[in-house]
Amino acid sequence: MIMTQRAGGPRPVPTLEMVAALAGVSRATVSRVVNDSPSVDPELAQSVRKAIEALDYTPNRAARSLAKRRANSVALIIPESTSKVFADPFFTTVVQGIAMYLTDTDFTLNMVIASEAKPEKTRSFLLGGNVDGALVVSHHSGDHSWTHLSGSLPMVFAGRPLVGAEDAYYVEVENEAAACSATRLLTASGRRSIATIAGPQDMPPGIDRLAGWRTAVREAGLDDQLVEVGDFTLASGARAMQRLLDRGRPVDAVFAANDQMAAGAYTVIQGRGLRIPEDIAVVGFDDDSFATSVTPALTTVNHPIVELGRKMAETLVDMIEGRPTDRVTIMSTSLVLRDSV
Amino acid sequence: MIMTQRAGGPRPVPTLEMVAALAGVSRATVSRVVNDSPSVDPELAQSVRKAIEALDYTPNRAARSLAKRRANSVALIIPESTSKVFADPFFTTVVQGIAMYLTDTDFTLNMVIASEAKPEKTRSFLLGGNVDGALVVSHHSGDHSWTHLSGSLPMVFAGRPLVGAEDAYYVEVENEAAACSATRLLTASGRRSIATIAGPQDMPPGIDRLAGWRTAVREAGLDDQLVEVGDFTLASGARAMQRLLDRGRPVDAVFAANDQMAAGAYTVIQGRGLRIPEDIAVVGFDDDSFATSVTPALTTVNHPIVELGRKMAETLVDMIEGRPTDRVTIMSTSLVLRDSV
DNA sequence: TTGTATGCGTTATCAT
DNA sequence: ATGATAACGCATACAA
Repeated sequence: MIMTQRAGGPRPVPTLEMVAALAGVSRATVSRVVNDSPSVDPELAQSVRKAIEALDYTPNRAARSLAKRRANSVALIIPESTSKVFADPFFTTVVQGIAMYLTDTDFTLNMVIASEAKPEKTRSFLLGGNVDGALVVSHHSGDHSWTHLSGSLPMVFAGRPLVGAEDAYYVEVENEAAACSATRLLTASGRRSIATIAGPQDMPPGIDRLAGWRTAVREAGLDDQLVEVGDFTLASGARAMQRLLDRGRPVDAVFAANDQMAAGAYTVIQGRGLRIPEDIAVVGFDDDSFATSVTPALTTVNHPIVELGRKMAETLVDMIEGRPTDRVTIMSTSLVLRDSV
Repeated sequence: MIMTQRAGGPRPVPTLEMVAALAGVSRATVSRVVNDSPSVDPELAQSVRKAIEALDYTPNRAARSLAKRRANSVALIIPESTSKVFADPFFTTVVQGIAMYLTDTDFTLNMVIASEAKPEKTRSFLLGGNVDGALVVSHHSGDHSWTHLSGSLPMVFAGRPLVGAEDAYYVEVENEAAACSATRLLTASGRRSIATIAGPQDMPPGIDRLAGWRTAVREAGLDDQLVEVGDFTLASGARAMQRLLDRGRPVDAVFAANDQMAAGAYTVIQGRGLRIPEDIAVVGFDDDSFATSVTPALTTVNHPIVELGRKMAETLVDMIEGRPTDRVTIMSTSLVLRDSV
């Protein structure tokens, strides 16, 4: 019987020192090869690489961080109300983009869920040199209580922060313009009573999308008072739609500030025996999974969320590396026409 | 004007040494306090704690890891087909549970997306002492190519792995029993042509849920050939439903192996002018966001996914800490009755 | 109970 | 171009 695996427990993790010994060079040289320093003899470098390969050596992150005074990791700050946030396709998609970008760097992604009860814990973790930067995704949560750390730690936000936007780094979607275009779809098709289910008015996306809707209905000379606000959840969208319908005034179209609320609106519209789009046209915003899981499929605003996440990570890494980078980047959107209008 | 903040750039990160100096003790003592060692004078401990507070000291993770030869972090392995995985509410919810549990420990969550192109990279990262354990969530992806590392690194799987289940640690949902109960809902209400949209037959959830359905239809003396398989995506559910309807045989009920596929089925059922549940009753599995975003709301199987994630993390931490822990945990489910049956 | 000294695996500074 | 050697911040035998 041939033993293909050494007995005696798991093989010890190879160290730089072992590589040095095998290659017959000093640790310094191995280190140089690992960090591909230019000043190392090509031949020597080769033999070192061979030794690395042979031992399946991987640098110890902790030791490296300690020596370089650099964590090589970035934090993903998640507001405590996690249950909401994880149910939000926007959030998960941004994270996907972030994760994908970071995979190609040697930064590690640290998820830290920020307890609102003891913010100092999070604070000192972030400032304690455990991460080199932080990403904040709170699009639909409004939690921007971390903006003040921007001065002490590289930080990038998903969406313009409500306060401190003057010097914060962020990447954002062109909410207002897109909302306006989406609403124009409705005005252009002859709808005359165009309502909106707005997002919370203390969050930039909520504010901006409402503004976009208002611009469009006004320029069409229509009533701009048909607004009810929700909180971006499906249930709140349903309630808002109810209130809209209960006003007793005709409504023949509705622009929802996100797809989840649009889906909520669907349930009450169809629940009352009204047809989409014949009786009421509806358009959403985000083009997330809700848009296609609903019948009829929802016409909505698509924005490249994965790209947004990717860009956030890229910006952060650039900041950390000291490379120049844009403080704010605006992602453009597109209308995706389906069957709800 | 009172200066509340020192000028001269960011305050240097406080070290254990500085705390020791301020408290007038040795670094060893501070270290003991930090790791709350029992053998330290309560009074002294207090003054040390005061110093820690005053300096806002946080232990440097890298240094600590290096000294303890422990990363204090666990990896969350994500299959490369990330786009699919992030769109899967099951995945994100499990992650939520994991994150929530870890927040209360001092383990950090490392998201590593496993490139299938160069698995050695992931392998040596995992085995290189950079993490103390790994969590793999591939419920709907079937990627269990990491089972073989179980011997070298504490690992916990979400869902029974297809291979190596004999010694793998995992936490799983009682898929078969739940699928059976769900289907009985249909047989009990008098449906006679009960189809199923099954999941992939190379994934345990796909296999087990189909088995559960089969048990129920057989015990009711019904045809057990009305099965089409999908891949857990909405689109595949729609296609499967189409095939089912195109068989030319009447179908008055369908059990979908997950809610997304059920939602897909909705689109074609309603697209053909059939009513749910009058013409066709449908029941899903998972009770995710799709279940309530659809009209009529979907009757489905609820399982505590957050808890599943939490349990995974707990199991892994126990393994790492050397505490005894159950190798396999089965989470129980419940039926949630809504309007689709 | 407390302090001293050494090691953890790398990088960086300095000679050579 | 390469090799000693000293940090990096903390934990831990061991000594006191």
